[in-house]
Amino acid sequence: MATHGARGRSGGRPTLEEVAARAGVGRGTVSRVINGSPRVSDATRAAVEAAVAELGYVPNTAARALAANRTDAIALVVPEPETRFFAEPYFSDMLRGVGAELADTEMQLLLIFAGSDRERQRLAQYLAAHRVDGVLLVSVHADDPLPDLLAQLEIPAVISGPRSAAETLPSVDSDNYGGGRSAVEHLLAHGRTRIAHITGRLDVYGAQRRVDGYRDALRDAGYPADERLIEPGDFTEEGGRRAMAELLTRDPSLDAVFAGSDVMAAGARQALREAGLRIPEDVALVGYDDSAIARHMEPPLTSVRQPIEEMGRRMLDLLLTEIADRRPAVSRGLERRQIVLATELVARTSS
Amino acid sequence: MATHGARGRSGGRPTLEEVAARAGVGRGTVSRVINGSPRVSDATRAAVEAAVAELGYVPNTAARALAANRTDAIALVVPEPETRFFAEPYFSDMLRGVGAELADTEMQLLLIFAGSDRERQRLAQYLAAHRVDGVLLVSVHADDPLPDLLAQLEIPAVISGPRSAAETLPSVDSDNYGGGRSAVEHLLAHGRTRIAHITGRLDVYGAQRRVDGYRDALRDAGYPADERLIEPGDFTEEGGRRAMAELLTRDPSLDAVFAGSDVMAAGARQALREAGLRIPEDVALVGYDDSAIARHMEPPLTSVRQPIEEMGRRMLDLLLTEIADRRPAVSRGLERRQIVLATELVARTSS
DNA sequence: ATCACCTGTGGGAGCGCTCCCACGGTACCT
DNA sequence: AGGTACCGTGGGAGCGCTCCCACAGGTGAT
Repeated sequence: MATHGARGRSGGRPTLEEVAARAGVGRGTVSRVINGSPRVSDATRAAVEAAVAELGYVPNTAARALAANRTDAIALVVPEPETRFFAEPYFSDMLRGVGAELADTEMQLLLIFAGSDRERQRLAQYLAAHRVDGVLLVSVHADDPLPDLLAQLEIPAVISGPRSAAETLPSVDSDNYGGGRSAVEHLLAHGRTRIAHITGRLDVYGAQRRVDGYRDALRDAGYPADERLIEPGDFTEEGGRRAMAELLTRDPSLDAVFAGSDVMAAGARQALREAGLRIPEDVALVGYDDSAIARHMEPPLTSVRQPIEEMGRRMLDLLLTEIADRRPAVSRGLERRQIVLATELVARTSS
Repeated sequence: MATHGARGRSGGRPTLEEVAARAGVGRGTVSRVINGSPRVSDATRAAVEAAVAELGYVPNTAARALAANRTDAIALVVPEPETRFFAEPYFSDMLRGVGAELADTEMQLLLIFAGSDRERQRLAQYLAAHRVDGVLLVSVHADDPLPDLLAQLEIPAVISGPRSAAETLPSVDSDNYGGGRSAVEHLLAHGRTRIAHITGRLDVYGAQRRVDGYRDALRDAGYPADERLIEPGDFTEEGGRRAMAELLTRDPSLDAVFAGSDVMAAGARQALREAGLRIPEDVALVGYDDSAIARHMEPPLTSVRQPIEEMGRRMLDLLLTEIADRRPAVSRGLERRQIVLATELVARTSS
């Protein structure tokens, strides 16, 4: 009932202390209620909650972060320039999955691009300052130093595609090998035998695995892979166009193309058109990702679907587990930290 | 030289205190160096900088935020669902402008979507917790409660398009009225007189202004506007298609269309094609934004260019000024807080 | 020589939390 | 009766900074 009761010194946001005074309890108790600790009696809890509501109390994140040494924020790091982020449905789908899963949480998501050297510099600084509790790393190339930096700083991280078969970080991926196989098997089943492949960037492990699937499927069907039918792309539309043009001049007898992404398939389609070839009559076309592009292409594109949104969700799950595990020095579980999800071929009219 | 000299208690990140000890100065002095205060002698500064480098010191953001009551972060709030964000080049261009300008700063940018009620709920909570120093508000509709919430919480904010002629918040906009005029004048100059208009969402002030420009340009040329040639769209491609189809059934004699955005122009183009009409022979088409879509359309789309990236940059400038002004109770400058940038018609083959 | 006034510096106080130890109370054993 | 155990609770200490006051020493006016 002293002067410092009611609303605290004018204007300012109410503090824990003020809520405690209002509810007639101690600071510790309010903290327990705020953080959902079970060791509070129902009556006390109710009183505190009432005080919180009356005062419009909102915890001060900075104070909490300082005292508890956590930020309640995680970062989605895209080691690509912004333009590619927006051009590539893969990223936005992933973001959607992560965002959806995060909505149930108190966590905040930060989107960070690290395409240029300058941006990477900033990112390193940012991570060194421990401004996030964990990192989701999307689309990492083989020689990227980021994972090591994270390990060194002891920041929990999950990677979207392992960098190699020996990946040490927790990861979520789709079955790229199986996806590559299924694309080729589908084309073979439709009577195509001269099947070309436009690969993704080969410093991305998943792209390599798709090539492996492609090769093995052909070999198993008795068509030893013809290296001249494999042309590297870079996941961009222009790269796909260029690769397709190259393939056509190199071997005009091809009757099908498996592109390592829908975006590249769109580029390939353009090159095929320019060459006066019909899809699928002259050349069958299969993409990868089953993004919106595939559905809207003309003709609609057969594509290998990966559950990108689900991958995002699973990544977040893994990361939250990592973070939680690290907090008390609890038994680091030995569960699977490398998740692989199945792909599925979606047949449309381009093949 | 005491035991607590060197690296602090094993492992943990070094603190200000440790840097001070290492450099043989006081805490305050290190703080001054870190924050670039001029009231430090060159020798001392050098000593501190050396200590910082040796220890690999990085300031603790949480502690700083708590003590100084600022976060060094701002939010770019998009009151739309994620999907629209990715579908609309406007947003990514804006983001690019802001990001570019921000690179010179220590500030962190957060991207926040507030399309669904749930997301808005979270956002309100987030803002109430004062987790950002300021907010960039993009694409606000007339009845949006967000600006008022921000005002109430006394959080500096800048809006991308004023909500009305009486907007109180600082804002950056392009000259929508002039842009609308120039589109129509261009079409008139090319001999078109039955000019239809597909508007943007009319609860967006800028869209209204484009309509005003359209009307006035026609009137000034002696063609009193025919309300039947004005059809509301919603900034989406499908909306543009639908509006165009509607216009065509209503008045098949039209010979030109001014669409309130490139995305809607793309939809209109589709409807025109379906109706067997040629662009520009039968119907001339003009868009708005001059986004990548315009350049890639077939035929390339004449469009009213707005300098979106620059708008982003200017918004950030304004916001940073707002934030700086609010810190010490300095003379709140009376400079212009409503910036309007010129548009420019980019003529291509669609008109 | 005195005073006023700078400049550069050290360090106390305090930001609003969480963590944890201590304490009174009740319940159940021996 | 005393002992042990476990609730629910209060509040001290401390997280790593910034802010600001105090102070030493130098400079120039009086």
